Amino acid sequence: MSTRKRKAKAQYFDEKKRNKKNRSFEEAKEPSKGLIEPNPAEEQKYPQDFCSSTVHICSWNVNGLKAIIGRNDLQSFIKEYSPDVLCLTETKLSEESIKKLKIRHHIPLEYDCYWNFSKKRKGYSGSAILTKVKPLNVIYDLGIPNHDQEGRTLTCEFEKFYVVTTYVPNSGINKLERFDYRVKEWDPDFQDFIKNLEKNGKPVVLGGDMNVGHQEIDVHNPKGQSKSAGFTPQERDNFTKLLDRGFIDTFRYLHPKVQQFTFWSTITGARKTGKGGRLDYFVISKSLIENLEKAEILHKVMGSDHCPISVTFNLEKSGE
Amino acid sequence: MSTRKRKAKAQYFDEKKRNKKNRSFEEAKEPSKGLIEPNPAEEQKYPQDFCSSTVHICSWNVNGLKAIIGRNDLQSFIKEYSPDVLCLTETKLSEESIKKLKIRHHIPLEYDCYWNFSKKRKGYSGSAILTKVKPLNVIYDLGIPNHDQEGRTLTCEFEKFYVVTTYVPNSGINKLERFDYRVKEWDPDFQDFIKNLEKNGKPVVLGGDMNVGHQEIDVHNPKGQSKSAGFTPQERDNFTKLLDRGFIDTFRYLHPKVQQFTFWSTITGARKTGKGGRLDYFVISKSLIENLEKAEILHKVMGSDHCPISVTFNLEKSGE
DNA sequence: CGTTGAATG
DNA sequence: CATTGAACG
Repeated sequence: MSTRKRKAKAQYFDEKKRNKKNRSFEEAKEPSKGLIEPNPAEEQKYPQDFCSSTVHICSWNVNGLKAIIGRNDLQSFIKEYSPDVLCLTETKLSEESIKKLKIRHHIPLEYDCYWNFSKKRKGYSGSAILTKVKPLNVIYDLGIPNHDQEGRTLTCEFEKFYVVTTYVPNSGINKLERFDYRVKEWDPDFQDFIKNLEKNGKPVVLGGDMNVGHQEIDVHNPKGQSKSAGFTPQERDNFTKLLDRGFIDTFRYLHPKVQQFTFWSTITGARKTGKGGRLDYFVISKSLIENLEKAEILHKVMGSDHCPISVTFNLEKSGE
Repeated sequence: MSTRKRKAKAQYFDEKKRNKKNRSFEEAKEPSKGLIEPNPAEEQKYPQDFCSSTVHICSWNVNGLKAIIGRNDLQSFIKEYSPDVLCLTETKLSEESIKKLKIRHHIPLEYDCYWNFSKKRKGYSGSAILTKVKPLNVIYDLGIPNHDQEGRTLTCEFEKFYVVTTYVPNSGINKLERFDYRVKEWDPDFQDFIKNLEKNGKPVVLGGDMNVGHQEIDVHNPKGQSKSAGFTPQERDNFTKLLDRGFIDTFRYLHPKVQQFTFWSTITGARKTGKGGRLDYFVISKSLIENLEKAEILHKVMGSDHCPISVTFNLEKSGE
């Protein structure tokens, strides 16, 4: 587009913006189109277990739930994919904004919703799980005070497995100021956490933003990025260690040679040029391999600097 | 508009916003349409005095120069009114943003520009004077350290008069936390400042946001607002004191019974309902009365929560 | 409600 | 470049 044209367009949009600044925020106060406001008086009923033998789980780093709801992108996604369980990371919701924006009104009633949020810095980090089946139990964070200030982890226990979502701390895009914390403290402790869950006799389905491109194929420029957050050897090694402790990277397991990314930097406008990284994963306990049917990267879904990922299980395939 | 319709519209605009977020900011980096980038090598020449005997001066609280330029509203105003001198208040420009946004590129080259800005809190308060005639001298602030941290005042000395612009401190819209400072310190010291200018033998043209509705006619609900910032008896008394010290409220002088406002709260959406206040004034030394031709409130000009005001002098009418 | 800058990614 | 909350009016 020519500069001239862009300028004319800019003026046009600015004209609009003047009449409608932050309408999305305003709209967000009433339920999204076609949705019914929950009635606090009557508690919503959710099934005790998944209706079908096929279970479909998605995970999406939404880069701010407020914005993605204001643009109707989350609603569209749910309508189109209707996952049984949806993990959300980087929701950037504070306890206040969850209430004030009435976030719950924009999510279909068939979902039972759990929110975790940063207790320290408001509007930072945060995670959520939306599920059609009422979990037997919900665990917030890791149970380690040092890691539990930013609402990064949320766990739902179901009949046959755990679903864990996590938003792994970024090492720091400028000076890697949080690199040591991430690599030496968070990663090992988080791995211990999911290993401990397994000890209860149920496999783990972990979906989230692991903030690392595991192998060379998962990064668009492995050499040039080796000192950038998410692409350092130490971070990548830690992911290998995770798999070595008995877990499977579902997408890589089913598609050993496919290069597909889940994140593209907005700073560099990388989604246009395709220069991204695979930072979001569904990682599962080895014992679930026989049930794994599908693992996808939904790279066409827009609305965030990450795209959603998806995994499908067939629970009947197990030997029981 | 129905809720349904508004919702559909919101979605449409959100779609646009996704493609073009902050384009105005982006555009602001290159000169506005039809304007030429100043060449730092060759200093711009400005006339030494006003070309015509008629001098037209405007003042506008722009509520953020960045935004009003991004929407092209300041450029449109200048194009339509082309004042000889334009006072701007609440520019909210920091020293960095003046450079980074290349603000100067969006103002016609025929204007010589002077910027004052808050040294304390960035992006707060601030004032500017744009003039077609090169001033003999420019005075920043009042020369009183306690008042000089927020870039509220700017003075240009011309051959026959001073032009002073000021953005009087708001008393605090919630708890009047700055009421005492405003009423007991700023107002008296500011009045002393312009009285001192007069001692140099030149009259003063003061244009700016005085942050007070002087008389009942200048406020839409005098009783209900008597405890609100800008409408307290003390603030209104101080304006009377200013006039008692030898100054004229130009608009009221020429239009004794016209109720016209210059400000409407965005919080209450008051511009639609007409519930505003006259907070912006051109106040002049008594000796200039014979030259005063016109004083207007340009209430149709949009782009800020204030509208511009205007005053016109005929310099030939004086006895010299 | 609308503007600004700060922090973060 | 895009998101969030804070301060202010």
